[in-house]
Amino acid sequence: MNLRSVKYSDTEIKIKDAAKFLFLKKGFSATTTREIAKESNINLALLNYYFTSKRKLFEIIMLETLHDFFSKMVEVYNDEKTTLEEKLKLTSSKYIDMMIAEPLLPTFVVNELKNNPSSFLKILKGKMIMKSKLVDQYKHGVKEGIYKKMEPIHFVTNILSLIVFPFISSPIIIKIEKLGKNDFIEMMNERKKLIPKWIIQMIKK
Amino acid sequence: MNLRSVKYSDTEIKIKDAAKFLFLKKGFSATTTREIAKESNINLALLNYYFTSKRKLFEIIMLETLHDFFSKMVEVYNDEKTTLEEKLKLTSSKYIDMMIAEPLLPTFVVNELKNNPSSFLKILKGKMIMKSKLVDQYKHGVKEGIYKKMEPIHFVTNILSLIVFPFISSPIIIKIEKLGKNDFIEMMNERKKLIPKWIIQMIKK
DNA sequence: TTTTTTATTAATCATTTGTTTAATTCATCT
DNA sequence: AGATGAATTAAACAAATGATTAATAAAAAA
Repeated sequence: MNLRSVKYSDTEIKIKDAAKFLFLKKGFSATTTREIAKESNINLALLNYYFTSKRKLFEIIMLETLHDFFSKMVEVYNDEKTTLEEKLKLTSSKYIDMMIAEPLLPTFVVNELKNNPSSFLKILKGKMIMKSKLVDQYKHGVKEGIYKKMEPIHFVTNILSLIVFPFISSPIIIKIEKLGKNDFIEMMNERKKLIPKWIIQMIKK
Repeated sequence: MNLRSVKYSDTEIKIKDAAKFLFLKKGFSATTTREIAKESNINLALLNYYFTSKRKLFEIIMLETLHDFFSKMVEVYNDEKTTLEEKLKLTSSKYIDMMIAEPLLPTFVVNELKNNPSSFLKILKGKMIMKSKLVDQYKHGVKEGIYKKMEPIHFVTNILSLIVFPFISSPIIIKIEKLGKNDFIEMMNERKKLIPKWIIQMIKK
């Protein structure tokens, strides 16, 4: 039984999809309710009929989006079976695929957390990256003398930086390098293999 | 002779400063002309008297801000005297100081380039990072067999990622690690020394 | 000082925008 | 078929917002 299909009618889904598209592209303030109505082919009044207000609609979309985003982000981290190096490969590959599929996501997330940093506290429940298996394995590696010592926060930040930042700065990269969209995607696909190697080089003794 | 002091009157400067503060904090659409007037203690009509429209005012501020940002960014890259490793240290240190001083800048830049990616083409005139001395030195190092071969775009992207991304994601880092603002700044100051080392480890054979 | 230009102000205009209302259509149940 | 409640629509409302106007004050020029 799919939660969403029970909870939301066709019209509600149409509204939410259009609203999400516009909110991600232009942000909350720059998106008007009339635009959302037009984009989703519904009557303006239905927005308030189903979602009470533009702000409420936004909050629903934001929470769902952030939840999806961070859920996917954390899944890989806690796999009990894989080694640290395998996790790095999986993480890199999975996150890059995820952002290729939804390139507007990272910038949206970043903006939302700037405007409303506590809104994602509930979302991160039980998703403590810093207490993940990945960080655990790194710490053990340090104790065993395999890896160089570094604050785990730097370790995690570095992984995310190398993966996420290129997407956030993609307009700049595309201009500077005179790339097409496909060239950029190819570049990111290259990085799937490279980033794990780079991280290893950063921590290996 | 300071250009700005000649070009802009006191009132104009007051308006621009207030507008910049609000635009960086909340973005274009979420900022109202009345807010700008209040924040700068000027009459609402003076905004249009001096800057014609909210949009024009925004464009002036955006161009100046982007220009300042990228100018500072590129300065270090082209120093003829310093080695690659010195450049990495200087870059890391300078950029991090810059963003500690103006933490709203990177997210603003990222958003602007998403919404208006060609607006910064004029700004980047003669500021070709990819043709900088830094990239040149890296390429030479590869030829001499000192450095591993990698596409220069990855090399540059990695440096910027490790420096800039933590600032963009600072709200998340602060929440996850339960840091105060000063703790975060301390963490960034640590990275001034670490990032050059990490980059070297990534490229050194 | 008088005149002219520039700067500032309060009030107003015209649109836009989020939201609501009241009427109508549609679907469901008896 | 008829009644009931949900879904949809067009129209309107009220507040906010970017911009302008016309009057006044201040500064500069004569």
